Amino acid sequence: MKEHLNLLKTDFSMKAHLSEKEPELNRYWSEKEIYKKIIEKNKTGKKMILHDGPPYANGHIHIGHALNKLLKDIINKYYWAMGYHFPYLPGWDCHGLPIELKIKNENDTEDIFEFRKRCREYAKKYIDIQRDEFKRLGILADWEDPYTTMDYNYEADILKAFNEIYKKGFITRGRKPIHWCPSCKTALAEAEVEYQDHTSPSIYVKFKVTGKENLFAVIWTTTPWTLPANLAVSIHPQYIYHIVRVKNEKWIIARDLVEKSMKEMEIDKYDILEEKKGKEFEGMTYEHPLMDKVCPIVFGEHVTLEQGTGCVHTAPGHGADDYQIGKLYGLEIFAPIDNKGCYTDEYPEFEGVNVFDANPLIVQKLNKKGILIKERKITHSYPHCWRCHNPLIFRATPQWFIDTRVPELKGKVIKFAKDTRWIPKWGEIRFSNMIENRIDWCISRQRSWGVPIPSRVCEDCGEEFIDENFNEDLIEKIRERSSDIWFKEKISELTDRIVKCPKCGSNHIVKGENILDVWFDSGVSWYAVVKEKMGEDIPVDLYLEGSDQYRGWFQSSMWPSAIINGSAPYKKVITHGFSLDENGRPMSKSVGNVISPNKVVKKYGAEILRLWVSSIDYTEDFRFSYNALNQMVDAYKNIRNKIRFILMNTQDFDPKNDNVHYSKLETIDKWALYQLSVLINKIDKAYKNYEFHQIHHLIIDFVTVILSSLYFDMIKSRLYTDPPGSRARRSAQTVLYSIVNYLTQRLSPILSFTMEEVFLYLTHERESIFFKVWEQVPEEWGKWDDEYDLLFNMREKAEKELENLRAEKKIGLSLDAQINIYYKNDSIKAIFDKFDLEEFFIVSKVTVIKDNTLGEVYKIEIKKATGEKCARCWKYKSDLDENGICSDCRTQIKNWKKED
RNA sequence: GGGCCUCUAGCUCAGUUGGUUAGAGCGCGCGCCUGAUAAGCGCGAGGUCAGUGGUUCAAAUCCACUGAGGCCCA
Repeated sequence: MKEHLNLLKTDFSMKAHLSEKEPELNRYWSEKEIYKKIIEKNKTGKKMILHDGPPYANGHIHIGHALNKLLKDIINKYYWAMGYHFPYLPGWDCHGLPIELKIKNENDTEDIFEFRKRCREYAKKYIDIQRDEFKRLGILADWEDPYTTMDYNYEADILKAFNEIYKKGFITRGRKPIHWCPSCKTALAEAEVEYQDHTSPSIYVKFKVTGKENLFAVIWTTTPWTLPANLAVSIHPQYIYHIVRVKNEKWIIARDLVEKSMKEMEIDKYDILEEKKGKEFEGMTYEHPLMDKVCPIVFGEHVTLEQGTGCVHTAPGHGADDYQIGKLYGLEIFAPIDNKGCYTDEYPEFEGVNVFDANPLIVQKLNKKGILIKERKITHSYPHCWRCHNPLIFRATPQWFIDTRVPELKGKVIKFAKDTRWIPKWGEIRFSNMIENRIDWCISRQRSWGVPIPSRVCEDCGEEFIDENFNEDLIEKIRERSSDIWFKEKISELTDRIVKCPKCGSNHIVKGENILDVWFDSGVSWYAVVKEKMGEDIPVDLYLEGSDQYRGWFQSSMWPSAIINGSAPYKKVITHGFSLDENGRPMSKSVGNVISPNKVVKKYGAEILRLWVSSIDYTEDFRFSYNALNQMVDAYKNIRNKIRFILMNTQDFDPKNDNVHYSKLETIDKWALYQLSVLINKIDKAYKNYEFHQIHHLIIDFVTVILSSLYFDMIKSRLYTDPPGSRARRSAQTVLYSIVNYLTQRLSPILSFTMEEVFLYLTHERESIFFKVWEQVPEEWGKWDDEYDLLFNMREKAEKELENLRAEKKIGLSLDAQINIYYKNDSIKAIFDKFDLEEFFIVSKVTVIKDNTLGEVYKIEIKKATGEKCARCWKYKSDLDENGICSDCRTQIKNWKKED
C-alpha cells in the first residue's frame, strides 16, 4: 500500500550541524568570490554607499561589534537583492593610545621608530584576528582590501584633509590644560594617571567684590599655586547663596555650605543677613587676590554643594571645568608654569619657583594681604604619574584646534543635522544639543603612535607654525613611506623648500612633536576612503553605529566634512543601542557577565547569533543572554523544519513543468498565496525601514501559524494520498514551491548560511542565493475575499469542540470526527462550495445542512465519525474493501502513475 | 548634576489619531498523534501595561513627578 502513497524522503537534514556547515559555506563563498561577483553583477544598478565605521584594532570582537557588523550585513544583502550597486568596504582604526600603552607595557624601547613599528604590527595582528571573526559570522564584504587608518595612503589622506581644513583657516593654535608630569616633563593621558593619596594645603580665601562695601566671595582651594592664574569665580546660577556677616564683613557662601565651611574655618560667630539666588550675582567683579586686576564672577554648572563654599576659584589654564568656563566666557587660558612645573616670567614674583614649593609662599602672601581665612591640611586622592609616581599638575599647554565655534560653521552643522535622516528620530536632538554645547576640538596629542601634525617649531623664538606647501610635500612622502618618516627623517629630507621661521626669520627649525587626535583619523574616513580610495561622492548614503558615536564618529566626521565639503558626510544615520546582560547591566570583563560572539558561534553557530540580531529592536539597548540564544535555537529549528517539510514534499516537483496556473489552484492554495503575498509585502516594507525585528516576528508567526498549524496540516492528506502528478497535488506543490522560493529570498540577509544551503539544495543552476534579485509577488496573489475568513472562525470553534471529544476519549485524531454545519443564508453556502471542507477541517466528513429556523449565522455539530477507518487515508468510510481501503483511495491507486 | 533614551506576560516583540474583557510567537502545563518523528496538532495557565498623581465620559496611549536602568558629557 505504501508504494501508493507519496511518503518522500529528503536528505535536507532536520539537524542543522551549523558549526560544521557554516565554515564550509564560508569557504564556498570565499572560493567563489561571491562578494566580488555580487558587486560586479550590480555594477549598472543604482549606486548607494554604507560607509563602515572602523572598529579599533585591539582585542577580539565583542557582541557590540558583532551586532554592528551583522546589521550592516543584513542591509548590504538587502540592497544587493534589490539590485543596487552597493559596495561594502570594511575598515579599522589603528592609531592611538590603547595600542601605544599596550606596546609600552610589553617592551619599552627608546627608539620611537622601532616603537611605532611594533604598534603597527600589533594593529595588523588584531585586524587579521577580527577580520576572521567577522568573516566567520557570515558577513560578506571586501575583506581582501579593507581600509585601515595606518595604511600609507590613508595616512597621507588624513594630512590632505588636514591641509584642506588648514587652508580654509579653521586650524588654530591655542592652549588647553592637560595632565602634566613636571619631573618627566611630559603630557599624560587620563589612562596614564594613577590616583594616590597626597597631602595638600586646604585654604579658604576671601576675594573682595568691587564696588560693594565689605563684600567678599569666599573660595576654597587645595592648590594655592594656581591662584596667580585665577581669572574668575564661578557661582551656580540656580543655587541659593547667603550673605553672611562675620565681624564687619559680608561673605558670599552657598546656603547649604555655610554651616560646614564656617566650622572648617573655625568661625562660630556669624549672622545670615540675606539670601540670594546665584543668578543675582550676574555682572559682579572682584579684586584678584595676588595681582593688580579685576576679574568677573561667572556662572558655572560644575559648581557643587559637596564641599567648599559654592564660590569656585576658576583658573582656565589649570582645570578641566575651569577651561570650559574660560572658553565659554572668553577668558584667557592662562598658565604661567613651564614644563618643569616652575613659574614663568608671566608671574615674575615667583619666577623659577616650583609650584609645590610655592604653595606655602602663596599662602603666606595671602595671609599678609589679610585675605586668607584659614589654612589646614587635607589628604585626598590626587593624580600621580604612572612612571615616576610623582604628583601631577594640570597645566595649559599650547595645542592645535579646529575652531568649531565659528558661528557660521556651527550654524551650518546644525542645519546639516536637521537635513540628515536620523534613525531613531531623536538622534537629531541628541546630536544638535552636543553641537550647540561643544567648545573647540583639540586635535593635538603629545604622543607617538599616530599621524604627525605637520607643524614646525623655531628654536630661536619658539614659534610653532604650519605651512600648506610643506604639507603637500610631506603628504606625498608619507604616501610612499608612511608617517614613520616624520619620526625618522630630518626636515630637509621631507621637503626641498627653504624653511624659515615666519616670525623671526631664523632658520633653526625643528619638527613639531604632536600627533593628531585619532578621532581626526577616523573622522576623515569619508575623505580617505569614500572620496579618495573609492572615488565616490560625499555625502554617503548611510552611517550605522552605536549610539556612543553621536559624541564620537558622527561628530568627528561632520566637522571636517562641513568645512571641506560644505555638506554633511552622510544623508542617513542609524544608531543601535548597547548590550546589557540578562539583568540589564552593562557587560564588562570585571563583572564577568560578558558573552563573546566567538563563544556563541562555537556553541550554537553564527546563524543563531544572526537570528538573534534580527529578533531585537536594535535602536534601543538590548539584553543578551544564553536564555535569549536558546530561544533562538528553538526559533531556528522551527523555521528549518517548516522549510524541510516543503523540500520533502516538493522533491518530485519541477517548477518548470509541473507548475499549476493560479486560476487552477485550489481555494485553500490561493489562500496560502494570499497570506504569502501579505507577508512578503510587509517584510519588504520592514526592510525598507530597517525594522528587522518586524521581519523576524512576521516570519516566525507566518511559519508557525499560517504554515505549520493551518496550511501544512490541511494539505498533508492531499500531498500524501493524491496521485503524484494529479492537478490537486501539483496545486499544493506549486504553492509550497513559491513559499520556499520567497522565504529563502527574504530570509537570506538574516539566515544567510541556511538559506544558501536551501538554495543550493533546491537548484543547481545558480551559484548563490545572493545573486538573486528578489522577485515581487504577483498582484493576483493579493486577491482574497474577506468573507472566506468566516471559515477560519468556524475552524477555531471546531477545534475547541474536537478537544472536548478528545478529553472524553471519543476521538484522537480530528479525522476520527465528522461535522454537521447548519446555515441559513445561501451566501454562506457559496463560501462552503469554494472549499474542500473535509480537508479544511481535517475530518472524515462534513455535511452542510440548510436550516431556515437558525438564529445564528451558522451552527456546527461535531461527533465521532461513523463507518470504518480506511487504512490508507485514515478517514472513516462506509465503503471499505477487503483490504480495508475506501473507494476514493481505490480510485487514486488506479490513477497512480509512477514518476519516470 | 546635564543632554538623549528605555521600562507592556518568564523571553522577544505588537498595540494606528486616547474608545469594548491588552495581543502574537516562543517558553511553560495538560492532552492528542506516530505518514514532517530528536518532528507535528490541540487546549490551557500567565500582565494593577515600572510607580504615584493629574487631564478626560474614557489613559498602556496625553501631562507632571518618582523609581529602576542605559549611552554620552560633567
